[in-house]
Amino acid sequence: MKEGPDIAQIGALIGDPARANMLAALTGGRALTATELAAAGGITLQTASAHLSKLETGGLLTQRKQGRHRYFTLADEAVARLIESMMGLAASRGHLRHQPGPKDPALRKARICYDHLAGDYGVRMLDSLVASGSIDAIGDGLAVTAKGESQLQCIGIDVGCLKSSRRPLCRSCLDWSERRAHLAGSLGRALLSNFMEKGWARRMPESRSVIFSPDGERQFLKLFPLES
Amino acid sequence: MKEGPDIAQIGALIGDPARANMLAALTGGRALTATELAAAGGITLQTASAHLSKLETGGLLTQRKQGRHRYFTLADEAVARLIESMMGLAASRGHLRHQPGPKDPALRKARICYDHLAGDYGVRMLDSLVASGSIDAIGDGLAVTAKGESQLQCIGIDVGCLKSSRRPLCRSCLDWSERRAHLAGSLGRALLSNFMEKGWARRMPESRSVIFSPDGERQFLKLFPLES
DNA sequence: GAGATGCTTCGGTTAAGATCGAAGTATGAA
DNA sequence: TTCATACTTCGATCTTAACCGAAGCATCTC
Repeated sequence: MKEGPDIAQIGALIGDPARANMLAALTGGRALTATELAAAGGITLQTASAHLSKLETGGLLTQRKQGRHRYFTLADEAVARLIESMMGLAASRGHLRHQPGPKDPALRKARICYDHLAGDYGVRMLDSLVASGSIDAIGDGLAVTAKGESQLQCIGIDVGCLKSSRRPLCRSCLDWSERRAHLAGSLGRALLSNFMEKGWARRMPESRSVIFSPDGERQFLKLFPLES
Repeated sequence: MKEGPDIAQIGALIGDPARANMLAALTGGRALTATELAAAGGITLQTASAHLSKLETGGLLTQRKQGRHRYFTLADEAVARLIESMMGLAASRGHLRHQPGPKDPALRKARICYDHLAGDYGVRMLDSLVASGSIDAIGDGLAVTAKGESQLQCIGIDVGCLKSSRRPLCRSCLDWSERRAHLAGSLGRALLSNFMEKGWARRMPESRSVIFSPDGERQFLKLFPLES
């Protein structure tokens, strides 16, 4: 019965709590140093170093030396998707790491998922884009319509330019807190960075939370209204 | 940094080689007894029993007593999808459990993926359905067209009936051997069982391989032609 | 150069858990 | 009732690997 690829290796890599915490931290999309990841994993630097080299040879991480720092990132979007989908499964089975604390509501409201917006606001944005006819949805598949392309142009996003990249434009990503889809892909990334450039939202340091300014929140809710 | 669901638990469950083998065996879709799973994992019955109860309390498996047998199945399709996507990632990182053996080509040609057809033939079938306009594809999303509905009726599949179930009709599932999508969901299941009822194909015991009869293969290839 | 910072390697300890033998429980067959 | 089969529980062993202290290497600052 030795058939197919070896999932145990990958499972074991994710299966250690310290490594899982480091991977979850990297799901925030930022490149982090070994020292930062050691803190995220709650372990000393030596131990983290060993873990990181395992994760790298396992193909889940890539590193990039910059001066005396060593920055780690998830190897690619496929890894990020796997982590997120495991979070979804874990949440649905009730494997929670923590009792809902004060930080939790902010995280459920809006957070970074690799490089795009997730949480209540992420789900709302996609719902609104679909309802307004800017994005076509068939099952899990998403595509920008001609109408959507021109509307996104108004916000300041050049869809034609995004299309030329190798990365998929739209992708649906399952939200572990909302258990519904939000928008990933290069468009998801472009939208979030657009909000941050405009000063509508900013990232919290040391966390995946995304905080909207009062005015930014107003604009966002107006731009992406909900059907009632 | 204690945010979100605990992926380490699930990772650790999959991370043990014996458990991973048992889960992979269950990806074949059949309900298996503890004894069969012990063989699949290459361990004794006592050890398997301990593993199985862990997998069950972890929410990855469900069991059903029948006489003095105890049948185990993957808890739901979400688990099956996670396993398959981990296989995809593992394959793309070169984590292979075995040197390509004689059984391998058959497995790459056609195999069971939970309850639908995967491998070269599975990918071909979806490609052909899309090319003929029976299925619309946007990104990863799939939907049966009106034309497709009537064509499937001719084969003997009642799409309207499938639609009424809670399970999604079409879903794309990433093939680890082909690295392209094949058709899952209730329609994927219905198609495979249709082929088996007609005697076109049958399952190999103890394996995920699907073997086509000479005539069945001819019919299948005619029904799902490739663009050239 | 001297010193500080970021990270890796080495060595030894320790804890977790995978494993199996043996014995116990439940179900079915004779 | 008696025996066989399917599985679980208990107890003990043993391997794996996570962990940290200490020392070493590389890079930057001064």
